[in-house]
Amino acid sequence: MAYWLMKSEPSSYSWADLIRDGGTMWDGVRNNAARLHLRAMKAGDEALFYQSMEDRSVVGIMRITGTGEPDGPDGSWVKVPVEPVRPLAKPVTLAAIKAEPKLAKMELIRQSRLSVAPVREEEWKLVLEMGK
DNA sequence: GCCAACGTTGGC
DNA sequence: GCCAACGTTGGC
Repeated sequence: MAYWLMKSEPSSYSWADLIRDGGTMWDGVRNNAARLHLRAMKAGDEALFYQSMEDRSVVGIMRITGTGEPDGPDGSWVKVPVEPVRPLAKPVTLAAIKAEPKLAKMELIRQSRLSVAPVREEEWKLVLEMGK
């Protein structure tokens, strides 16, 4: 079981939208590194939901409910089905993540433009702890 | 095959 | 609104 972080601009699709829908197909990702990660996902993996731009916070936890499917006009991109697990009691801001030395190696920090990134188990646990 | 130009993302 | 980082495109 693997851990991930997936970004969305709340003005485009927010945590509230995900709760309202009860789950969604995470599609529209057009970046090769992100595609490789989407392809590596398996049902049961969990992902942090990060709201970029105006929020800049991790706000909840999602579960991957299936494997990647073809996306885009020629089917060469990848989409995965996700469902919400639970919100964090308090959002973990980007500023808080940057202020924590143990999280300095997170892909979120290292490559800020990557919209789908792996999360190490230690990082996962720490972010959840910070969100209590 | 290199690299400049351009477009997009996303933090500040 | 600005700009850095990164990806892509296209001329040569």
